[in-house]
Amino acid sequence: MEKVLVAMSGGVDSSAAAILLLKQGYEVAGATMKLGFPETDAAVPEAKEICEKIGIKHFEFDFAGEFSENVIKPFIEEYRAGHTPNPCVFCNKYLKFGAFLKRALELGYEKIATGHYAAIEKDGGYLKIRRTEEKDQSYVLYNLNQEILEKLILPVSGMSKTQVRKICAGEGLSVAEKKDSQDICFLKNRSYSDFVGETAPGDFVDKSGSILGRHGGISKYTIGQRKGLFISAPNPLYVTDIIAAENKVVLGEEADLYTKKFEITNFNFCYPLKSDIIFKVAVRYNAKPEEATVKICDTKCEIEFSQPQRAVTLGQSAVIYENGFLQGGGIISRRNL
RNA sequence: UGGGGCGUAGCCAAGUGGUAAGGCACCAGACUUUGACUCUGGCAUCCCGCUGGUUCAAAUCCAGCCGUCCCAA
Repeated sequence: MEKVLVAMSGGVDSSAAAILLLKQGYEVAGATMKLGFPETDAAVPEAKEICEKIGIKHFEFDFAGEFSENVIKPFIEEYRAGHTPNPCVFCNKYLKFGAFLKRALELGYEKIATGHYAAIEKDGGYLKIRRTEEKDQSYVLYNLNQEILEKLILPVSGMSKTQVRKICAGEGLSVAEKKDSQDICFLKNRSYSDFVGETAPGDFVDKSGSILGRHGGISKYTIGQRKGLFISAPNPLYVTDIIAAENKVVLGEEADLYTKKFEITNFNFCYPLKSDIIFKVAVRYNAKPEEATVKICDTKCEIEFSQPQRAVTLGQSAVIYENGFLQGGGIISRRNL
């Protein structure tokens, strides 16, 4: 009987994952990461209670230091640099599939499981993550590799949220009704500026450099943003660029948001990259993957869309799919090449 | 202090006698492990610079005033 440790967040998905594994006959235990914030650590007692109800052991891992170093710190630095980071990507890379996995193995577990919506399949000799139709979170999993995939189970793969809720309801868990989490976990009751701090106000300019108004600090904007600019114009204005060096935020029209070619760094491929084929690339969570070519150049990787895509944003992850499988991804580091 | 134009919600702006379009901004909700995008809804409490007049009825016509812009001196 394989021993599996489920990363429990106190939410519906990971709870259902644990229940499913139990039913499949695994020896299951749950563990929750303490990340050092009241908002995140509220999950610990919640997950513990769920584990008690379904009759499995529960561990508590104190990863506040790792979280602060690998998630919070880059989050702050990126925002202050005028980029838009996705902390979930780092949390998965360094915490769930880093520190958590390591600890699980140390405790004698052979595998770990999470409540991510994505499927693991064997294809062409490699373990691959396939996009799932109902709901898909493969976007945040691009930093996985073969070694990790061998030790990972994603039990809710291919299910709908409704099905997952029913599984929890079937065990009489009140978490079945719990609302989906939305914001970044550590920001539940706080504002961005509590973490990032205030960045200096500066000018909103148009693409020719004319001043359109004042912005409240570059950390408050992301490419493609329309809301919160407080500027009235004949047509909606969007943030088209953030020039950190000049503390300027460039505004333009919808049509100015499209980018064809960009560059990623810190990339990872879950399995070896095939060459000279057309991939599909998503540049934001929930963005539809679109046709593109991918070319590795040393420590960087150039991605060129067949058709320009909206709001390619520094700091966000570009995630590459090959034939429905998650090939890999990286952090967008240059745009409008 | 001669001539002309304009004054409609935070901004822009339709509407020239029949009882206030639209866009932007903003707000709310939906969606969403990124305060983004998107979608849906709301948004001038008899109100159209002010005051008075004409009319069954005016933001729309008339008069005066105030404000503002342009031209000429």
